[in-house]
Amino acid sequence: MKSGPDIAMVASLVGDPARANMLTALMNGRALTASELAQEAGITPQTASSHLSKLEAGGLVEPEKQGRHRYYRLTDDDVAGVLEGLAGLAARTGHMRVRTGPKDPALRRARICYDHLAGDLGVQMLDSLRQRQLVRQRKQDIELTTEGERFLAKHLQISPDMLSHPRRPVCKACLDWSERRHHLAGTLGAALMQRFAELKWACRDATPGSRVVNFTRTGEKQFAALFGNGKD
Amino acid sequence: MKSGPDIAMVASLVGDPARANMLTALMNGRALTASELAQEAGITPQTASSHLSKLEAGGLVEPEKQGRHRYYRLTDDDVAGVLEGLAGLAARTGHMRVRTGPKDPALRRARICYDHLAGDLGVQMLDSLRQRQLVRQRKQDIELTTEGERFLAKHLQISPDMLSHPRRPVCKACLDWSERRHHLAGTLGAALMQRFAELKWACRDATPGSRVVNFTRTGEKQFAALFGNGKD
DNA sequence: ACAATGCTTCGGCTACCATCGAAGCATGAA
DNA sequence: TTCATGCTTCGATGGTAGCCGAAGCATTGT
Repeated sequence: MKSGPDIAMVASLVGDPARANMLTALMNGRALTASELAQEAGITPQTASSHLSKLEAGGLVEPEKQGRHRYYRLTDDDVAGVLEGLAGLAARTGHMRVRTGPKDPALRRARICYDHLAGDLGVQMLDSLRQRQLVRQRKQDIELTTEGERFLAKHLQISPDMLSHPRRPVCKACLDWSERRHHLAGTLGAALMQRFAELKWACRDATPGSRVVNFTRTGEKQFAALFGNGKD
Repeated sequence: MKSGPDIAMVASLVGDPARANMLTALMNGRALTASELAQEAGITPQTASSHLSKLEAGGLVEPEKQGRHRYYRLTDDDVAGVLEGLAGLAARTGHMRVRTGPKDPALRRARICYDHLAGDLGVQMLDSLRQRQLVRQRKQDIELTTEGERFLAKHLQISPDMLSHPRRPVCKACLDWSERRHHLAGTLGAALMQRFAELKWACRDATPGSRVVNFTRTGEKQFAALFGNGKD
């Protein structure tokens, strides 16, 4: 009869409310952990896990393992485009979506991720390093270039021997929680954050449990001078 | 929490295999009857009816009543676009579709629809009449213009009084089975077909039960001269 | 008038699948 | 090592929706 490019199969994936909520939560191109997606969909983690497996098998999402977390993102913008189209059709006979409000702005701006800088400024820093060829990134792997080593020694007094560690890479791409793009982890990420603190450019927030990193006025300027993208 | 433009709702409509088969069958922009769609999907008419109601409620298809038939078409090309996109996503992890073979070519070319001409030539004729302003069509309603009346009288010896009937319109748009576009029905459609037979341009096929209309060599030329679109 | 065709509605059956509890791995922290 | 966290797998349950038989309208044809 007819075999078909199983349009029904992929459509049924989106057709489940829980999965649809997950997918729309991923529509901004960022990545979310399995737990976060479960919360978005209002289901338990084990149910979400089942759904995510199916979405992955259907090629709609791609996982990225990060420590004990598992981040999921849409496979590419083709998927986003189809979802956008479906939303357009749905909007004809339904109502519009209302997004939840933003979280703590300071936390999104700059915070500690384990021992390195995360948030808007963290992502910005890695962007700057990449753009100026101070690091070379191939997929998940990042390595420091010789120009990068010179740059660190000259401006931040960080020497390569300070960065060596038995079981930890110097550079590592870490998926940013708020920006959902990579920032710099590894011993270099930790060393940079430590240096920022030593230079009184920034320090962790006083309130216990907080992950916020407060930059000083001069610290912000110095940081922008080294890693600015021109917008700050 | 989140209301959403129920993307899941419309996706679940496409997500059912039976409905997906119907929708893909409608992808060429033509219209199909409920029974035909049922056969396409391999389900009974009553099941198809249920599916078509849902698709209509979801705004994916639109019905057009035609006698005791009910033709369905995709609402617009936005719907087709989304289906196309879904097919694209599905093609990544699936196999391609194989279409069923064509039917009797003569039947598609020219046939009787009740008492008027249908098929490729029938659609072509209405196209020609519309294009030359001999009829005016607004949605389903068609009316003969004064130029049209002159044209009929001059070339085919059809006068307006031959076309009046107590309970039947002069012109009517009739959805074509093979072309899935409108051809001309009504008393004018019947009168034209009758005239074609009288002029020995065409006659119904001899085999009983056949709806094929055979055009003579000269008849085809005359017809093309009056209603040709330049391609024949 | 009656019959035939096309489609819909109704009722019940069945199968699938989303959901969650509990247990099992894996990773990271102490 | 031991504990905690994040996620997955397993098993069982329940609700939902597709499906068809039978009957009911609507339209057309005789």
